[in-house]
Amino acid sequence: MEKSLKSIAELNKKQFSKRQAIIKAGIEIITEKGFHCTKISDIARKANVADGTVYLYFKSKDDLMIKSFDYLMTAKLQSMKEMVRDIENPLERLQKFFALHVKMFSSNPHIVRYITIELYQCPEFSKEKEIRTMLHEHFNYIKQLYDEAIEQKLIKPINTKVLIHIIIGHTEQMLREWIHSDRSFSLAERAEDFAEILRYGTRF
Amino acid sequence: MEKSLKSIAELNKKQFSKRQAIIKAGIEIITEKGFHCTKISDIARKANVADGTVYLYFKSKDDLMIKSFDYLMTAKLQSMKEMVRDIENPLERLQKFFALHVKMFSSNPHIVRYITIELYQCPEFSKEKEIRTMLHEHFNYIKQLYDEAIEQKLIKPINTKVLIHIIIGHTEQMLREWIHSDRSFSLAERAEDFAEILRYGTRF
Amino acid sequence: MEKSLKSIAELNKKQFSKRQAIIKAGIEIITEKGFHCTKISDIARKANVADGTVYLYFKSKDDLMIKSFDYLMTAKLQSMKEMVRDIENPLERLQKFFALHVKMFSSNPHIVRYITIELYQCPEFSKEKEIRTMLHEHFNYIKQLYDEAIEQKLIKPINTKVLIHIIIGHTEQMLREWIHSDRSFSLAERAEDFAEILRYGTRF
Amino acid sequence: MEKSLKSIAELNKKQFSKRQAIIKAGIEIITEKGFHCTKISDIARKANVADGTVYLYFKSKDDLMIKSFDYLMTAKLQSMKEMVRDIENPLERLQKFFALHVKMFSSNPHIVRYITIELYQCPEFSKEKEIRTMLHEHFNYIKQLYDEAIEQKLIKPINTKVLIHIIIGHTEQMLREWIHSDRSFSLAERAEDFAEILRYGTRF
DNA sequence: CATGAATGAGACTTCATTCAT
DNA sequence: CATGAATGAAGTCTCATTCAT
Repeated sequence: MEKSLKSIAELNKKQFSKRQAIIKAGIEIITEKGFHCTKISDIARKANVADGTVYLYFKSKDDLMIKSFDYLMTAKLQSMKEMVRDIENPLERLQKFFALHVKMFSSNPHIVRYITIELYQCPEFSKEKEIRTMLHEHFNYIKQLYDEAIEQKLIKPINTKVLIHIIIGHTEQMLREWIHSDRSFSLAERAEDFAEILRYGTRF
Repeated sequence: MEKSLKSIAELNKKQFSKRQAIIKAGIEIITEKGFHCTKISDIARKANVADGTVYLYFKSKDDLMIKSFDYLMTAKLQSMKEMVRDIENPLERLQKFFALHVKMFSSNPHIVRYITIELYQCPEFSKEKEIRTMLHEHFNYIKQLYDEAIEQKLIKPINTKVLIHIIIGHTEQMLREWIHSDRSFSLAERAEDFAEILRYGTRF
Repeated sequence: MEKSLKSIAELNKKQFSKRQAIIKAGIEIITEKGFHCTKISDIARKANVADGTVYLYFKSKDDLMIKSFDYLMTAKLQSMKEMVRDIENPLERLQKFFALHVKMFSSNPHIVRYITIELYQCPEFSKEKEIRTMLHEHFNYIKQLYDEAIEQKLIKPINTKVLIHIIIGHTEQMLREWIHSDRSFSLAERAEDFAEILRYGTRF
Repeated sequence: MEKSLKSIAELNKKQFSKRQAIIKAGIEIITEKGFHCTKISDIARKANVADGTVYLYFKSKDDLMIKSFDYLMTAKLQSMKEMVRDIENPLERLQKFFALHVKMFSSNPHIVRYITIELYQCPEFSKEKEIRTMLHEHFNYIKQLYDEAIEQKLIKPINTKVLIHIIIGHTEQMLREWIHSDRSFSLAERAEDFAEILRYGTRF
């Protein structure tokens, strides 16, 4: 009995780790070579599984893409939200949230390319309501923080969509150069310069 | 003699229009379906030519992509630079230059997807020095304007790399959303909001 | 354990036989229709595999050609050399070697066309040093036997290159006619007539 | 009237020279690159005509191949036969005939590759009775000379088929090596060595 | 006759997906 | 569950041939 339970646990763990290995391998290679230039066999090899195994966990390449995104984002976004939940002042909350983003993107540079480019290469993605919604909600959360700050007159009344685009966009560009230049500069420093411009640009 | 001249003219016109038809069809379909999901036969059909004809005008699918981009951009960028050449004040020049960008992007929405996504799907692109250079030079031109403005103490001494990343990044994000949302908002308005943040963020 | 071993054996056998089936089909059709007129799908159909399967075993059509040649020749040439190794008298060794050639060519009439024509149709062939070397070495071996015989004054001092060309050339012509005439005559008989002419033509 | 005649003459000359230019260009390029790697447009360019023009003079690429062969051979073979017609002794006639062959091949190295390889790449060739017949007749002529020599007891009674195969075969091999080695040896010398072996091999 | 732009059939090759083991 | 050999649909590109000028 005990043995059987243990086996199941191990099995689950194995399954879990195999699924996860595939997702991680997928993210890494797709980010590097692009969705269409990434072959299932590349992913399988990197994940140390057989090609066919990929199809035990995912319906298709598209499905893997979408599930990978989910894996990348959902937990992280959620935890970030929770980490700033108790900060009262919306501007401070924003600043913290913002710092968490920089940290997350820095330690997961893949995400940016995933969100901004690769996801759109996956034919199934556009039909996949869930993910579009998830992204939308996340951006909306930042927007809400800004809206709140505006309401409390902590910053000027500004189109918060613009703010979102500035933040995401700058982050992407910065990371892209960072990667291409082999991490030749300090992300934190740049982020600080950026934050200052934004602070001045949005205060009364 | 007259006939001969006419023939040549007609011939050129025909050739020109066929090449152009292929480029236009290519841009349209690639913009809609993405580089990898666009088949040469799709383009050929839309351009009303045989598949093989595409290869009379372009070495490969990649080549068509790159040439299309050139067709979209080169002349436009050049003419924009010339239009602001005579504005003395670098900040004003910058402002005008930005406005021109917004106008251009608004009337050539295809360009956006090309720059921000599709170009990066084309395997040959990364090897194609010319285009990368063209884009790089263009961004550098903006950087120079800022450097000049800093020198003339019109704005704060700011890491202009950060500025470039903000501008490029925001533009890309804005345009991407614009495309994805089926042009549901005014680029000019957004650009104005953006410019204001930047103005405040960089002034003394 | 036993089962596992058996499985591996079966797997190898299957793989082996599939690869071999493709090579055999390739040789047969290429020999019949020529390298350029032979389509991969022809070969695949004859080998009872899908078109794509060919590419699991060979990098390209060129590669199949070169590997086929290797399959046809390497082992055979080696074993023939070994079979005559212990014959002291070079003329006798030559005679035996010679007889082995006739036998080999007779039972593998494809080889001749491969060596003399098809190989030169394969664009990759000229780059493939190994094979050119192998052929060269083989011809050189015959040449050496003759040189030895000449040195021992068993035959007249004759340009051994000429001898090689006579042997190879006659064999090819004979086999060509043999094939075209549906094997209407005895190879052994012809070979004997040929050997006699050669014997008389080269003795003191 | 005179003018008209002249025009027609010129026209004919032009036509003639154009057809001939195409044939010559074809032979040159096919010999160099092989039948299948030679494109009609290559030939047209070298012949200074438009692609379409080739089809005014030849039904197809195959047809050009066959007609080229005809152009290369017919006249030459005929004239060679005539040059030995008056030699009474069949063995001497044979010797002279051989010498003429060597001379012809030496001054028309393209012919060799044409006869031995390229012709067999042309799908239409095998159906083309004429040419096969021509070659066959030519070889038969040699066979007749030998038969005559045997009848006159100038040489041993030997299977003349074997002789033909030796001659054709050796010639082909020799020429093939000659071509592949960039004509690095003297054909006449080799031919002399060959003739001696044959002489000794066939005499009483 | 001459042109050469246009055609389109068909080749090679790739790779997501399946399925027998 | 896992494997990976096999599949075959589909895409890019070539080039002999045609035909309007």
